[in-house]
Parts: sequence; C-alpha cells; structure tokens
Amino acid sequence: MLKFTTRGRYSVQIMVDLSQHISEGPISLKSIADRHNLSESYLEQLISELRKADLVRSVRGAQGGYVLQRDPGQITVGEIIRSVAGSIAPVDCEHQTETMSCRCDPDEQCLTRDLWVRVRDSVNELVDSIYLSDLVKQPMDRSSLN
Amino acid sequence: MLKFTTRGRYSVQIMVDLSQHISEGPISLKSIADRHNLSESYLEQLISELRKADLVRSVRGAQGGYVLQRDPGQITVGEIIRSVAGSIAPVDCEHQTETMSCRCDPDEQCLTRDLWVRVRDSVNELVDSIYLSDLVKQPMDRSSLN
DNA sequence: CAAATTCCTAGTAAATAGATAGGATATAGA
DNA sequence: TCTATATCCTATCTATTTACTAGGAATTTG
Repeated sequence: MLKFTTRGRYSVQIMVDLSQHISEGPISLKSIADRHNLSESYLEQLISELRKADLVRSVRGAQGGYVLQRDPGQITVGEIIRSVAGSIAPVDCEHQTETMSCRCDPDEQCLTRDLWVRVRDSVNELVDSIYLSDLVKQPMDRSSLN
Repeated sequence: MLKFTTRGRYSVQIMVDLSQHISEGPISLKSIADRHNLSESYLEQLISELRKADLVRSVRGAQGGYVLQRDPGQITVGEIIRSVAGSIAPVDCEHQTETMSCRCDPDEQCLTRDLWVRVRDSVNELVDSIYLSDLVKQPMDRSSLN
C-alpha cells in the first residue's frame, strides 16, 4: 500500500487552519485540535516540526499560539509533508543510488530501481506544485470559480 | 512518509524475474527466492495474490512453478502493485468520497480531500503507464538504446 | 500570582509489515 | 507405486512503525 500517514495529513490540516485564521493573530493549538477533533498532544509534536522547518512561528504564554511564517501562496504542500515525514521516498535504501534500493545481486543491474525513483519524483513534483493558498476556500470569491 | 511496502516491491521483482525466464517453462519460487535472496515463504504469499489476480499461472508438482499469464508488454506495474496491496490510496476513508477522508466537521467543506485524490490519481497514472517489458533489460538490444 | 499556552521528553498502545512453520495436495519421473 | 519436488493454505509470531498519552518545565498575559 502507498499512503501518507496522519503526520502528513494532520500537518496539512494545521497549516490550512492557520491560513484560514491568518488575520486573527496567534492561533492556539487547542483551538485547532478542537475544530478538527484531533488530539492536541499529538498535533503538538507535528507543529514542533513545522516550527523547526520555519513554516510557522510560535508565540509562547497566554494568548499565544502559532502564526504562518510566510504567505499561504508561498508555502507548498510538499514542504509541509516533508518537514514532518522526512523525504517522500517510496522505498528505503540499501545499495544506494540516492535513496533507492533493491536486494538483488549488486553485480546485475537493478531493473526496478528507476521505477521507484520515478514514482518518488512524480509525487514530489505534484505536491510541490500545490500551494497552501490552493487549499483554502475563499467564500468571497465563489463567483470567480467559472 | 510515503512508501511502497516490500509487498509491492518484491511482487514487481517476481514478475520481472518471470519475464526474464519466460522461455524456460515454469519457474519455481525457490529459484526466484534464491536469485534475489528473499524468503521463499514470504514470496509464496505474494505470488498467491498474483495468481488470484490472474497475472500468473501455476503448475503444481515436480518441475512445476509459475508462468506469466500475459506478455510482459501487456502487464502494467500498477496491476501488479494493486493486486498485492489493495488500492494505491494515500489516505484512508472516513466520510467517504470514494476512498478519501478527513476528520473535519462534515458540515464544512473538506479542503484537503481533493489533494489526496490528486496524489493517488497521479501515482496510479504513472504506474499504469509502465509495463513489465519496460523493466526487463534486453542485453541483445543495447545498440538500439540511442 | 494565576491562567493559558508553548515546549520537551518519555512512554505506551495499536496497527501493519515482514517473516516463519507445518502440513495438505499435486505431479513428474525413476 | 514411490520419492522428490513443488504449489497451496492457514495460523502464528516478531519487529517496526505509527499513533497517541502523560507529565511537567518554561514563558507570557493580565
């Protein structure tokens, strides 16, 4: 199976939520967790990675919370996912060409290696082309949909 | 992280191996396991799925083994992976639009759902465009590479 | 000072993946 | 017909990863 874990998905949700409340100052993690019915403690670990990746800024203390570091139009989904989940790699590495592997005899050419590289590149390309702003609904702008 | 499991990868290896020995009659799983240094018992479970998906045919008894059901040019990597790993879905489903989900309030529009659908479709499209024959090296044909 | 909040670390539970074991069934060839 | 070689089937176990919880220290507002 090929799937994103909750880490990647929840992280995107956090970032979308922050985009939606961008004008309200620091947003507490508790309010995000409540809105999406997720565990605050769990999100804590994820947003900690987002902070280290410099995607959000934190404000400590009462009335504190988190704020996007950049405009939603300047943050890609790829950045978000990679920041909490390491690289987006369909397989692990053994005898490495970058991050690809197989267990076949090293003498013979690895026939499937390129395949997984292509899948990885394809997914990366896609998520890197989608910006946070693309995911935020703009209720004022419904008319421009067609 | 986003990765294919060994199920998908080993299954592709099995199918590539069968392609390479296509002219030798039924190929035993033991010989495949030996060539790639993998556990025969484990591959057994995988090839069982490949058989149910009608991608390979089995010949029981001594001198038995497995044979591709179709020409390598007629079998896609997508079929192989899906047959052993279910659907290639980046996320699981809760309030379902096909196979996508989020845990947000069902009243509000799910902003990220389309994202995961697009990733899934993109990966499926890619692996469905790659045929087994594309992965098999043709040592006689080196000259035609350019 | 009290309440709200981020920050940090350790630990646990649940799910999945990966692998193993044992034996039943089938077939080729001696 | 017997033996060796295979597939076939199912149950089980182990390791890894994912998901989540707990507890408390540090920081800031009012």
